[in-house]
Amino acid sequence: MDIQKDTPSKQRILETGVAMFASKGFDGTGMRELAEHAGVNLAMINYFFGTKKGLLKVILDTFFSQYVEIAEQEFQSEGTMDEKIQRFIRRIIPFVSDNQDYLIVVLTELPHDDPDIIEHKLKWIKKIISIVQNEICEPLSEDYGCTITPAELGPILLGMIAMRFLVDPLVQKLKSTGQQSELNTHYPELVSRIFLKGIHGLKNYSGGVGI
Amino acid sequence: MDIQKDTPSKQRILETGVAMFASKGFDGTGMRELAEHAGVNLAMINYFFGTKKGLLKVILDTFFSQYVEIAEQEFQSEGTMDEKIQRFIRRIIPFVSDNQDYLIVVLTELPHDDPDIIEHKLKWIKKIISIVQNEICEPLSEDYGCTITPAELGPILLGMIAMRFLVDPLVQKLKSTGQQSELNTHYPELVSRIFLKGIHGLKNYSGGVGI
DNA sequence: AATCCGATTAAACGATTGTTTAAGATGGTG
DNA sequence: CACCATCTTAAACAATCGTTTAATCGGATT
Repeated sequence: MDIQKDTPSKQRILETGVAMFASKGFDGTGMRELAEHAGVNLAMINYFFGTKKGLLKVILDTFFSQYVEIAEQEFQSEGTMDEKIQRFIRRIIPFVSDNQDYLIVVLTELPHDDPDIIEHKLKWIKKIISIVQNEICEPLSEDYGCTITPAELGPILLGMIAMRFLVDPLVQKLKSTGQQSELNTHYPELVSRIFLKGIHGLKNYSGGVGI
Repeated sequence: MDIQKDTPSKQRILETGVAMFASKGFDGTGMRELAEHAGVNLAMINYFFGTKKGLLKVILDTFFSQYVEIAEQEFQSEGTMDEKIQRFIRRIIPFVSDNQDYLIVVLTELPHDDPDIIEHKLKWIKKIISIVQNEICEPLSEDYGCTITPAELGPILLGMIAMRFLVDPLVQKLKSTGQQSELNTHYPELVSRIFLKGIHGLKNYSGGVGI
């Protein structure tokens, strides 16, 4: 049984907001338009979220908190660095895939410089960079003696994981059928193998399991 | 000597538009605000570009055409696949770095579904996917027998190259000094080594040359 | 039955949106 | 000088923006 914490209207506003912000952009989505699609009165958005930006903050926090929790769980688990990275990628890609609209909103709003929202974003970025530093950069430095900053390696890993879903709305329009090629097991393996061993580590790779 | 093809006003509108769209978003930037920053009259934007969307189309085409040209040049050159990939990354990262605002506008507008602009974006996406298919996926298939679609591998490579610059405006706010760590030679080597050989191929990596 | 509180509504607020219009400045060409 | 195309301007257009207000609804509590 699900815990029905929020009002149905509030949930519908949130869900519809994520969907519309992803496809039309935050500033490109009008509140009347959003209210109509969500089936609620215009004033309800301000009633529940105070401000249009308030709704955006909730969206950002919702996505980032889950993202960071998955990262912390998998990197604080047992095993070698490779195993941790592989487990993280195996969990984060299905999560990102299930929350594609959240990801699109987060990534498209990332570079914008609204002072109110920058603080929110910085809080999470710091945490993610810290994890990359401790769990990947430092082990890499000890083993291989190469110094890479987490501000370099973090976006590389994030880009491998996430860019597909940012491009996906366009790629979908290229394919006649709206299929998605069984992303659940195949794609995470591809990403983790390339990140760990490069495309030359793909020998005998067929989308199967194992590394 | 530079060829002064466009009116100074038109160029200022374009440059200011890219800068403001990157930091405030396309829909978040008002035309009066843009005209004021560019030091031109409001009506000049419509005079030169017809429409606000017309200005965006020029920005997208300007970036994509240069991006595709670099890709075609480097992948149609002599050498092994590894050498081509390395040369491409070595050229595309400085280009993206020099045109960071263009990249941010392109990436943040990618997922949005404005019908007028989708056609423009699809035209370029097709071409890029085609290059990845012919130059990376097919050689990889012949050598290693692994079948990877360019719609998978393309975004992975693009993400490794570009995500850094999408996150950069936030990362800059973390660093007290506005430095950028000599991106010219060091970062392209990092990206190409990870893409080809993974992070385990970084042994003895110190930001130097060679692979 | 009376009270109370969160949810919902219609209406209006002032401000700003992108675009168009018509007039005027500008500089080279006949 | 007159002409023309290009560039520039101020003003106005209707439409939409995000937000606020005050009134009302519905159900649970006292």
